[in-house]
Amino acid sequence: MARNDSVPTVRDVAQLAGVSPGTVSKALNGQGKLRDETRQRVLDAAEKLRFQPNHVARSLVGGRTYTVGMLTSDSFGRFTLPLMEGIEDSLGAGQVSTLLCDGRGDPLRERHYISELLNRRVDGIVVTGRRPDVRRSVGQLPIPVVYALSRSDDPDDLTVTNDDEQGARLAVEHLVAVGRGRLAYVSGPGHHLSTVLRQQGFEAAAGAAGVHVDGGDVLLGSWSEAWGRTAAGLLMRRPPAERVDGVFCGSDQIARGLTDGLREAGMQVPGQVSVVGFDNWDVMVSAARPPLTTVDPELVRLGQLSASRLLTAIDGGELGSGVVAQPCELVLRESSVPD
Amino acid sequence: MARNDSVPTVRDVAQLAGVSPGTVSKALNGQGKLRDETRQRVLDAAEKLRFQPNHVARSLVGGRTYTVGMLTSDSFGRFTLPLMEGIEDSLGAGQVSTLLCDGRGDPLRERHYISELLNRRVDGIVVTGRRPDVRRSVGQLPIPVVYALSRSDDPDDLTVTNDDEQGARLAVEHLVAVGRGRLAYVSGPGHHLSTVLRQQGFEAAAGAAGVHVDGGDVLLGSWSEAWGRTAAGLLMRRPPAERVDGVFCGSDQIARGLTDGLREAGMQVPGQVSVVGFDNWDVMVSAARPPLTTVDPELVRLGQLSASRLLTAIDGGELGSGVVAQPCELVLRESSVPD
DNA sequence: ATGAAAGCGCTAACAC
DNA sequence: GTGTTAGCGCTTTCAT
Repeated sequence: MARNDSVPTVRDVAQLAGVSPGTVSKALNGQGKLRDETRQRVLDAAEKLRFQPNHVARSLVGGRTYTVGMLTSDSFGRFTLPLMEGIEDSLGAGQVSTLLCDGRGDPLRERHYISELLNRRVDGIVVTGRRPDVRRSVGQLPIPVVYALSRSDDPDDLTVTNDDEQGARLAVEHLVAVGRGRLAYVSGPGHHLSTVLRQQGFEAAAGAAGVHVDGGDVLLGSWSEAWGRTAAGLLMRRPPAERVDGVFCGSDQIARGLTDGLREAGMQVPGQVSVVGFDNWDVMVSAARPPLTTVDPELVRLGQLSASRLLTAIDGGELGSGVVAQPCELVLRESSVPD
Repeated sequence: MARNDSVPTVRDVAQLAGVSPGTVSKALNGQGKLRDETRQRVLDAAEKLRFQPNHVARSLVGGRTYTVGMLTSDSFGRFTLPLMEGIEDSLGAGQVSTLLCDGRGDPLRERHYISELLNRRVDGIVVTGRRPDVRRSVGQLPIPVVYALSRSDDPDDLTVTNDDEQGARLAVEHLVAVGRGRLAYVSGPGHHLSTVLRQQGFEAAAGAAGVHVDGGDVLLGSWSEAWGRTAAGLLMRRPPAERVDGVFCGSDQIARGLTDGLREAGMQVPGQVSVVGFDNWDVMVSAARPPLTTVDPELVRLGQLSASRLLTAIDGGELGSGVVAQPCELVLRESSVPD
């Protein structure tokens, strides 16, 4: 049996259709003026040979690779995943593929990847980190770059992230709406930007609602369940008159730990205390007892938005700069609403 | 100020060094015979212009893109992440990049991606799923394909996965070693391959150790914490004479739920009951009280191995076929060892 | 030891 | 309308 291992090229199609390579290109790309009959003949030939245009050659002549690089500053984490999903959403629709680079937080490694991405002539780059915190800019590049979730320290760069401050306000407004009047904020390390922003939102919304909070109502620790349990103990140790009836937590892990701690201390959630988390991380949110009301930073949407901004810039549009903060959404479950 | 926006090419370097483009190529790639002095001159010129060879052009002439595709059958999940890390490990070292495709479990979408990857002339493909279960083969392709974690249903394909059966034996042998003699296996849905394989390992190791187990000692449900808590209730409901003193769980989530359930029922872990999980998922393992002893499927290593097998095949080596099952490792923590 | 020329597979400009 | 030509940026013979 005759073999024809090699992948067919335009010339093979041209030969089979009895036309020139240039004509094949036009027919396949719908360019120029072709007789319908000719175009059909080419299409048939291409079909018959299962011809698929070589993307590499196309990139070389076109100067565009229809590829974007994705650089994670930290290893792919729980936050990066939904982001990636959103990015793929936006890019996939435009036939753009994603080249993956895991910088692992090592600046040297990162620079290496950036240069590799440039050599590969990607059309643009999305830089993501695992937390909505500030990271070093990768600098001025000949292609557009957008930072997703974690912010660039260069105000000339464009960052797309979630609005932590607004998310916190959402939580507090909800707590107030369900009748809570003595609130606490239990969150992660004080040097994390998201901890600070959420605290600002917490305080602003509490003030606006006429709810008194003071320094003692803000408990900062780590992002762990263990800290949530510890914080529950601290809150319960207070004299009854000062006990809180609503807690906004900086993460679902903290909220879960806190909920466990409260329950084990004999407090009822949400009967006596309402708890609201942050992240809408299904694993935590649904395993908690009761399931957690939480603030959803909408990371998939964030990914979609950042990729679509990038695409606009690649197509010659304006990239913009500064921080674009997308609103969060409150997801209601049982931990916050007293019967 | 004179502008020179355009990225430098070999010709720019050649001109600056006063040689021909061909010579530049040789100098930069260490090919052919060049005078040291000439080579140095070229290197200097390249350095000065910050010349970086165009990867696309190189791919076109070389016929290799130094790119592999990664197709996840399901959205990127907790299992895919460490896998990706391992794959990046192996590929990054060989200057190979990863093109990401999320098939989202949709066969049509998957086929589209496969064809896209072929158009882009990737050198090979890694197919991953989120569970060590069986998935449909993507079929015969002109480039090597390796399945990581989830298995191909075609025995001619190569699958690299973890040895669930051996992992389960490890757990049981440990339970026996710490003096447990009445064991149960609490796991996920019975139609999952990993549930079945781990059960086989459980029964085999129990039999080998002379530990009696019967059908009542195998409790299958879902992969959730809630099921773990339920199972704890079921086990504690038994008459004291039939109570177990060691439980091997099919996942860390189940193990955590079970541990919580036992503790809340007044049983001491590991004092009265030893618990061993599966996955070594840090979030579960370290938040559990006490921290969980668990079987680690070593997914990063799995990723490394699958990528390195792929690279071998790309370089003309034999790909192999069938299922390669990597051993798991037992990670000791407090949930299993009585004081 | 180096330069000239051809070509990877495709598209775009210009002939006819 | 369609064919011809040139060229994207690089590597690789093949002369010299």
